[in-house]
Amino acid sequence: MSHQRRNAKRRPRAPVFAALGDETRLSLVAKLCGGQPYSISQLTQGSKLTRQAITKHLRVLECVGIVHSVRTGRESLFEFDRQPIEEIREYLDFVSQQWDQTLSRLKLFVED
Amino acid sequence: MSHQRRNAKRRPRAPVFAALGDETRLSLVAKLCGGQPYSISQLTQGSKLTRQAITKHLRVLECVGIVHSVRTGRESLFEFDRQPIEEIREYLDFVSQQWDQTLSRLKLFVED
DNA sequence: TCTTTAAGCAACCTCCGGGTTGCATATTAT
DNA sequence: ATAATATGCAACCCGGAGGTTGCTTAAAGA
Repeated sequence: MSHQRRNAKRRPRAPVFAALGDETRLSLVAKLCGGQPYSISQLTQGSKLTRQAITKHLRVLECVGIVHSVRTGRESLFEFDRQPIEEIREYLDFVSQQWDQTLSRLKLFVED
Repeated sequence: MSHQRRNAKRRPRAPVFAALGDETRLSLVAKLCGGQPYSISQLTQGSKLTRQAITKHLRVLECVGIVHSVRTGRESLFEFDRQPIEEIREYLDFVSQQWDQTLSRLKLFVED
């Protein structure tokens, strides 16, 4: 048995990292991971960018599943989704762990 | 006192995420975090890309501190550096934690 | 010494990411 | 009904990312 959930289509990780590789989008994530949903206009407030620019960034985040939008009346509310970030977090755990093992082996070798 | 190490200039996170936002570079990281240093030619082996392309990717990783190179003789060996990845890993921990608190509040609200 | 191998440098191409403006559409408020 | 607000859609611009080719330089091997 794999540790992977059944039927959980393995999302490629690079696009998720890429989606986070932009200051504007990082800010959006920071705001949204607080739990409260925000409309596009609200998210544009305080930014120097256009509403359309913000929209594009939100679509990028949405494409990799970091956020999703719900249309309510004339505004569409965006809210955070944990899963993709959780997945790359686990991947970084794995990388760090690999490196840890290397350090352990090195230490053993030196002490021995 | 901050939890930040003294004189540790706060590296912006977005560029580190961006550096990982590419399949080729993720592969390089995967290979290098195993602990063994590799030369450019070695890292090019098995890739469909040119040596120069791989070199460029390595420079990108080097710029954000994920790897560093040591020239030995006629070849330059690249090895993994843990710190930047560790930093963004902690940031993702923070994001997840924020979200956890939201869920907790929500649960309390529903149960109450 | 001569040849092979590893890498650096530079020019070039193509395509997409990030941003803008302009206009259309739908919903809410007056 | 009309005005104001929130968003969607499309065209467009520009710079840089990712990739290539061609040539040069430096080490190592024969």
